[in-house]
Amino acid sequence: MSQHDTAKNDDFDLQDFLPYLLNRAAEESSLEFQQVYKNRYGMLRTEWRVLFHLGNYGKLTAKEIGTRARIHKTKISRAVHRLETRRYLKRSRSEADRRVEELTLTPAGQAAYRDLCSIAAQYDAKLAGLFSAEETDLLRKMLRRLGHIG
Amino acid sequence: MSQHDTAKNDDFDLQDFLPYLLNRAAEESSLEFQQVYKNRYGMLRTEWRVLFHLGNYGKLTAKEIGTRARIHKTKISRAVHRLETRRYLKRSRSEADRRVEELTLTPAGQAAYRDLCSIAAQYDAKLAGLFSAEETDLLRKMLRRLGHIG
DNA sequence: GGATAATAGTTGATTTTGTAACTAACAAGC
DNA sequence: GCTTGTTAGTTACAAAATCAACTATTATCC
Repeated sequence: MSQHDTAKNDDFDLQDFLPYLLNRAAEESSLEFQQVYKNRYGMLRTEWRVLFHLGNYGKLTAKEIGTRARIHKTKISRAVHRLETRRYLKRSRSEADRRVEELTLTPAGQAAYRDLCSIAAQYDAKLAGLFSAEETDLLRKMLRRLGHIG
Repeated sequence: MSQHDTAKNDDFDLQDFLPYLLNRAAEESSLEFQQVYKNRYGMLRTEWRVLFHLGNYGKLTAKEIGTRARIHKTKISRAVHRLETRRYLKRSRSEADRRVEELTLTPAGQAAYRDLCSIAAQYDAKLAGLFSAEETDLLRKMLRRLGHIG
């Protein structure tokens, strides 16, 4: 059996494998926006996500952010620490349950959030512009389903 | 301005941000299949991708794999080393250009490739089954475009 | 109320990745 | 044929992700 016959195994092609396509599209689409929060605010992706959740939902605990965004608690813990060091958020022990920390953005954090949001919105529009409005709507719907969101 | 008003900034929601949706869907959809190549063959994602490309296209150089799959050469280098150590592939210096290494799968590598391919195909069918055939086709088309493939 | 289990979050050790500098081989210009 | 530049691939060091063990607090249950 030649190498080339092996290549024709099944009727399956990596180029069509959904997890592969999803990963490629995710990497590619994240790259450009990543430059913004990285260069402008020195943030990592997890930090941007934590910032976003706090900006979007207001006061949250680390646990809640982790559950909503499916981020592991150690990543959250380190992201919160860095965001706190850079004065983008502050934490305070909950009175009700002293294990819990309530996280909120500082004014600087809110400003960064607003700035990044507006850039994200622009960037999203640019990506969405590759397709018709109906197609983009369907894409988001399918991605939410695949990502178990909503 | 209250925390909650901040949340209503713009008409933009992270839940709809395409890079976020793409990343969530990519992570979620990769998880299950990842268990297979990880637990059954002790492979990392890059190794599975390298194996796949060699199985699918036959003899390739590290450079070619990197170009096709958009993987950085250091990642390829390490993946090739590990796959070689585990006897899934062998390399030989090109006669024509002695900088280049020609990579091919060993029989064990081909067996792993076939096994993983058939599981991948099944898994892909399962994901595709969430939607209609037309929807899935459109999804793949859009993802290829977003990932700059094809 | 005291032992046991569960939960929120942190820390440390190990693995994996990313960046930059490196070696070796080839190519081009003169 | 010898400098200069380019390309394939590796390696070293720093940054980040992962996993397991840890502290502190609360909940359960006898």
